Amino acid sequence: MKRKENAQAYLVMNNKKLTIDDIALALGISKTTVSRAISGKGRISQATRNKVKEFIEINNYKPNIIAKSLAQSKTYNIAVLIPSDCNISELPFFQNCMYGVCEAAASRDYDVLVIYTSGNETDNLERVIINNKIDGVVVTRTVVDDNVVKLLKRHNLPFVTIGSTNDPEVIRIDHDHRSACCQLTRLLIRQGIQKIALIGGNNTHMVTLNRYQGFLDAFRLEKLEPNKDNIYLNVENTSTIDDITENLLKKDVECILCMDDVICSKVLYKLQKEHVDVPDRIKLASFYNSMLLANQTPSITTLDFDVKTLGVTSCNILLDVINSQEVETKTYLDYKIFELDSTK
Amino acid sequence: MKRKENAQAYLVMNNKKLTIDDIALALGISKTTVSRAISGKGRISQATRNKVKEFIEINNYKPNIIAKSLAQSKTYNIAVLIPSDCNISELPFFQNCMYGVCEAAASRDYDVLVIYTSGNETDNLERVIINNKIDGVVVTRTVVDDNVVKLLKRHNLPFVTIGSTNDPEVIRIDHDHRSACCQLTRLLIRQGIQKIALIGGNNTHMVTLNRYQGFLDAFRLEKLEPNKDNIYLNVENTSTIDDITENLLKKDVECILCMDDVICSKVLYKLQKEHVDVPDRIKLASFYNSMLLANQTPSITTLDFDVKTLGVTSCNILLDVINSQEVETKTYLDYKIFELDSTK
DNA sequence: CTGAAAGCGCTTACAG
DNA sequence: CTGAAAGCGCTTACAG
Repeated sequence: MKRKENAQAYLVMNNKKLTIDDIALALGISKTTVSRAISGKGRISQATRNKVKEFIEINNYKPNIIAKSLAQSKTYNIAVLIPSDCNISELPFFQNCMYGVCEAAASRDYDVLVIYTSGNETDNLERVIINNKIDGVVVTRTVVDDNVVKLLKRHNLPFVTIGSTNDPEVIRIDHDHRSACCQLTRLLIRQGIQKIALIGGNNTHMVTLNRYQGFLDAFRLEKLEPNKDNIYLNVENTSTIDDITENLLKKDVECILCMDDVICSKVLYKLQKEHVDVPDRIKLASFYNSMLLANQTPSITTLDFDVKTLGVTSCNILLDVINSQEVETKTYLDYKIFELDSTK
Repeated sequence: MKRKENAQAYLVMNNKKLTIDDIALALGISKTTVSRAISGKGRISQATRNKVKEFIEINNYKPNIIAKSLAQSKTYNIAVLIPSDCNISELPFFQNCMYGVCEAAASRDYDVLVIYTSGNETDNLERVIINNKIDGVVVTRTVVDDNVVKLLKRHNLPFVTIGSTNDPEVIRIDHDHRSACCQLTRLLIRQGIQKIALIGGNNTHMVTLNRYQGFLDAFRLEKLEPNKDNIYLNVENTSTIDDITENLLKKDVECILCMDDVICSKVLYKLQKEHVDVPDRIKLASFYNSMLLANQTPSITTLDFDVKTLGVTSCNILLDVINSQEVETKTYLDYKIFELDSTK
């Protein structure tokens, strides 16, 4: 009873933010003890712990993270890296990743710094590292021979990558794009579709290469040869896609596989413009589902990855690394195949 | 010469991060002086300042921002708020804003925390405020009767909004959507187009209301009455847009004005599907240009706003506020009108 | 122009 | 189980 009154009194006479010293003073104990009660580290009696917890509750005490940071050499911040050279179509992926990362971070009382990097431009990241503002990094895209990965290793900072790397030490979280694309391709082949074309994006991105490998795997496993002339990588703009689509129509390809929804929606747009019926005249499928193709007629066969969960998982694994827990080097998340009208 | 040798020697014998104490010791001066040389605050001789600067340069000293934060009660972080309920089509806007904010922040040695909020869910923001992790906030969307704005005022934290608010005290940076939409509408009216339909999004967003007002202004200034039956707000999904488009065709509307590119591209998609010619049969224009409509045939008449610059400007103004400089309460940025094939 | 000292609000050996 | 004290790496009155 007495205690509660003190607490209230304290609150009234002081309008600044409460510190650990204030609590110690009000409760007649040392600040060491208060600190222990809060952190749970070291021996402390249940009674005093409760006393402190109660006071904190009543007075709505919040520790100053900055002071904690300085004392512990931790920041309780992580960074999420967004490629500054990503095009508008890739945005939803990174946005969803980031959303997942932020959610997971918040629930563990970490905050998230956004940093834009591109292959050669890593200054922003380096500045933040040198300024000691982060405890770890989520890399949302990996490229071949990744500068960012090198930088992070050099600075010895915990990090995880979304997407594969050639470096086996790197902790990575991903969907198994290779096996997913292999599966989808096999599914089509087994329907009797053999003249399949492939259109993909930037081939310095690991994910593009993985999807491509999966495509090849499928043919190998089905003991077939893909027609290399119908494989187009590094396709980034609309007019190129239009040309490719026209060519593929002339060549009487049976199905166009697109590495992502943006390519797919552009192909679809072109086909509709030319009044080419999908799936009767030509079939169409996408290796990545971003909701861009939702509500489309015909409904498009596609692989579905839960990108937000990818972000959540990556963040959780990173925080485990930061807090010196054992983690798996490689984590693959589940995916789904939506077999819909466009390949029927 | 001697000094440089010491500097080098120092570097060799110590592999931990340099502190201000190390510099003071190495240079035989007090750390107060070192601090002053770095910050430029207080009197200090040019000679000692140079000495310190040189040492810092050679040894690549970087101050510990966390310690600085604690001493100054500053964090050198700002937050950028992203609506967690924004749909895929609004992403490019927020992403570009954020990109601009990050760029401006980095160039002034601030970092950017991403925080997702929605109208009622402001917990994430509150947590960060209470944890003292930010010096200010960029609000990237304002809604009617904004909870976020209230929260920020209550906590007395510097902030700016991108987009208007009803609160005249709030510092805001924006394009003048009202006048922009008014101009574009008048342009059409003066071409003799009078039966104009309007399709817009969420009408709790200030930007939607502003654009709508601009549309009305145009008619008022041209001494005409808009047909209220052809005005659709709160339109968010594809099938609704399809229905509306069909209706408008039946009603022989001359032009459809869309509040943003996503709506516009859906309308266009529907029109193409129905083989309705633009601009011969019906004209089409958009109030916002996100590159989504780039490379479209016909080219679409639209308003063009430089969103990244909006982010840069907002961040700079916020940082000015944080550093107690005078700023304008209201900043309007320029925009462009692209009058293209879709309204010819 | 320069320095000794206190302070920012925590944590953490060390001693009891 | 608890506390006094030093420390994290800066800044900033205050005194000279």
